[in-house]
Amino acid sequence: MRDYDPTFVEEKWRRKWEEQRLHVVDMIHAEHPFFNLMMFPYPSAEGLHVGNVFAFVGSDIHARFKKLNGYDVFEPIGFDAFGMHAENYAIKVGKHPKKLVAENIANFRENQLKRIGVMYDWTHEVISTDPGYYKWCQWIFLQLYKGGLAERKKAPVNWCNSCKTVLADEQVENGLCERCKGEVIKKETTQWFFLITRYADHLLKNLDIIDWSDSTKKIQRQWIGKSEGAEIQFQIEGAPGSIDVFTTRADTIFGATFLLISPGHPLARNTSDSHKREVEEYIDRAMRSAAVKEEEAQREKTGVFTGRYAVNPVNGERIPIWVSDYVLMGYGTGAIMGVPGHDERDFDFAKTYGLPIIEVISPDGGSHELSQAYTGEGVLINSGRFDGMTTSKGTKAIVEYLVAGGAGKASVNYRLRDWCISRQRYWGPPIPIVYCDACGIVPVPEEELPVVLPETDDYLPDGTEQSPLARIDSFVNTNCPACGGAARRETDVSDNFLDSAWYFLRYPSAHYDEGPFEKFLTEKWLPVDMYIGGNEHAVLHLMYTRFITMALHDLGHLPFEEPFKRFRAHGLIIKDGAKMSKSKGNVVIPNQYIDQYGADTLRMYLMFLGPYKEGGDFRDTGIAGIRKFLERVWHFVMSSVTREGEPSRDMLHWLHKTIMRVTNDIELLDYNTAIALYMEMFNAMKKRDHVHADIIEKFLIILAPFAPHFCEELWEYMGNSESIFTQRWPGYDPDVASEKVVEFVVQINGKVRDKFPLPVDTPEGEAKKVALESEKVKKRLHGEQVIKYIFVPNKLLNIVVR
RNA sequence: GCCGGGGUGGCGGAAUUGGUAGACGCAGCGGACUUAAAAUCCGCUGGUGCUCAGCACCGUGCGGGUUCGAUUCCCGCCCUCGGCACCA
Repeated sequence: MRDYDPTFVEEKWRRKWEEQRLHVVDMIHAEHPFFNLMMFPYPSAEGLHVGNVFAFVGSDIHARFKKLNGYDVFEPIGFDAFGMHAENYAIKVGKHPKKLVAENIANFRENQLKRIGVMYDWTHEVISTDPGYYKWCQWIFLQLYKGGLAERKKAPVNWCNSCKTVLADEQVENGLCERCKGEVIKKETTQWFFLITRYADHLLKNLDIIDWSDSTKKIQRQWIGKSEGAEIQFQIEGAPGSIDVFTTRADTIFGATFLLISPGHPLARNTSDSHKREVEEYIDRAMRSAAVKEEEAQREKTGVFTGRYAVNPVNGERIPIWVSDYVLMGYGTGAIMGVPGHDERDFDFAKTYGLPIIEVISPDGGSHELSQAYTGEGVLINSGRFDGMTTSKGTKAIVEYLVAGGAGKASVNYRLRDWCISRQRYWGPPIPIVYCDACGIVPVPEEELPVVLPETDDYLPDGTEQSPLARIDSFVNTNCPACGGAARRETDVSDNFLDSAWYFLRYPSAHYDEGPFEKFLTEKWLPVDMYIGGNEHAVLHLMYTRFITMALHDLGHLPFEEPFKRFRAHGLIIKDGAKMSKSKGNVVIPNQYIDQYGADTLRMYLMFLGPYKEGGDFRDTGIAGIRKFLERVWHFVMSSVTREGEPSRDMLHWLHKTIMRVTNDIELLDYNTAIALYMEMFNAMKKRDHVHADIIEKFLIILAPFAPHFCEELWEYMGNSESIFTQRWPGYDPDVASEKVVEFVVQINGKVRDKFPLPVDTPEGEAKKVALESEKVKKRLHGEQVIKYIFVPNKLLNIVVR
């Protein structure tokens, strides 16, 4: 009998699969297309770590399961190779990113991905740095530009001092750069934006109908941050015009004792002469200060009086107008009414500057001394004709009153900001725009795409707010596509997240060069049937990709508006208390485990570590246990299979029970419990001298998604010539799968006192009779008075005494 | 601070329309095989106590509650992970 040699087995089947093109789908004729997608990796220098393998294998198991269920599964892969992660590393090691990326991709593909038993269709590989790919990133930019969804505008943006570029809001975490963890400050500059805010409501509404992990949807909802309220006009006293404020608490308007405007507000410099200097100074200081960081969020409120007053539209009260930097220009109208009695921030501000505090919402209808802001609900007081109304009723009534008087309107605001896509870096697709003195902003004509990223060794960012491309005259200087005169190219490249916002659209059409995606293939294979990835991309990639898909739909390029029918977030692999990642320096490379135990063992071990959707701590104690399990199965198949007679009823029961449960678990991605079920069934088989081949073969089929090479080998050993993945997932008979005997429990006052086997569906009278004959029960019941019996069919009888 | 997820043996984790807590595995202990060891196989394995082939009590973060019965439901806390964080 030969021993299990994973290296031999895995190499053999990898070769066979490639020769037979088992993982290449007929994209045109497939009858049951199923697009099984995994987030494509960034090819780092360190290579894939076991956290990545955990994610990829979980997706691959699902794909293989679907294939066995009769689907034509398309499981592509590619590389997200542009962007600052690649470039920053290239700079660090002093190697050109182009060279580095090519090396890393080769390592990922040949030494790692091809060894973990994933059924990728390598004929549809997509690499984002390929001009044949990023050409279409530029095309998408042009479509959005033409559709009015890309705009060059001046705005306060996030600037990473270390990466020397601007960043999108989504790429700033706690005031730090998502990539390098360096400090991010606010800068007022002109950049290209994608107007994702136009889709805020649409993105939010569709969350109700898409089949995604709840956790992901919650994060997106919160990020979009819809808040419903009103815009209210306050006239400026003694001057024309008014200041609009946004509030969700119109019910508190009688408590407004001041008006605050952001330093960036157009009216911030509208001051009385005597206050001009002070206000100017304050604004200058505020504009120069760093972006709000965590520890600064709670900082002292500061502000300056403009010398001017506004008039409260509900009662004609004259209230001072102040400028303060805690009012954000980017949210609402950039101005608020200060209601210190019922807003904590306004309360702090009022305390600092000695402004009056009026209670207008009372929890009980009475009046109180306010030692802090009361932000809860209550009854309106000190609010004229609105007194006595509840918070919600008062809000409605006051807004109606203001609307009728032409001083307000209902309004909705979103937390979501437009997506800044300009990057002052080298390693990305150049933004396809030309600036002409005569014609202004001119898009590069589609037939001139791609605007090729020029080769240069001079690619270091210099912090001038200009991309390194600005230093390459031959790139910058061009002719205006409109008038033919001398013109200059846009030198910024686009955000890496634009590359990844549509890559899945390219997979089916990887070889198509008439457009980004071919119509027939797109309609046949998209949207993606199952997408699996990490939740860390909930507001980055997963938000951007929904936006791009919606925009392309509305611009007439796609027949659907949501990219992924289902999305499931996998858990994270933790090591030494932190997420496994290159930046944390705690990566574990899978290759050593593949060498020592084999890919099938590693696959199963990672899936057995903990729930796929939750992840868990990586440690390698126990990986040998999985290897032993496979070896036991191996030896059992080699020694104990019989083709004589019929499968035993007992084994059929085990098989059907296992198929039933495992099918359910895999559909839910509960891989850890599925593996436990295989082990249980095998433990039952192992107790026999022989098990019928029909049982073993089906066992191998259902195990195959987890240990594909291993199951192929044994399948072949049993005399089958076709790949096990050409088989069909076995069905089960619920009657055969169901238990015939249950362990019945007798409780007294809820405590287990005895248990014994009973045929399933034993009626209450029968069960009670058996229970009362039990010596243990008799002993307990001696001298007690039984009050009642509680019978739960097939479970228990609880005898309640005294 | 606000919003979510979670807290179960020595360890990873099972089990929740309220019904046998600890499946499966790791580690550990005992035994078989062996000159011996490794490997393999078999058995035991939540804690405490006792008159120890057995029996009793305790036990799912903490404190209460509802119930015949609570890991599961309710109230009040603690810890932890993730999201947001001057968003009006």
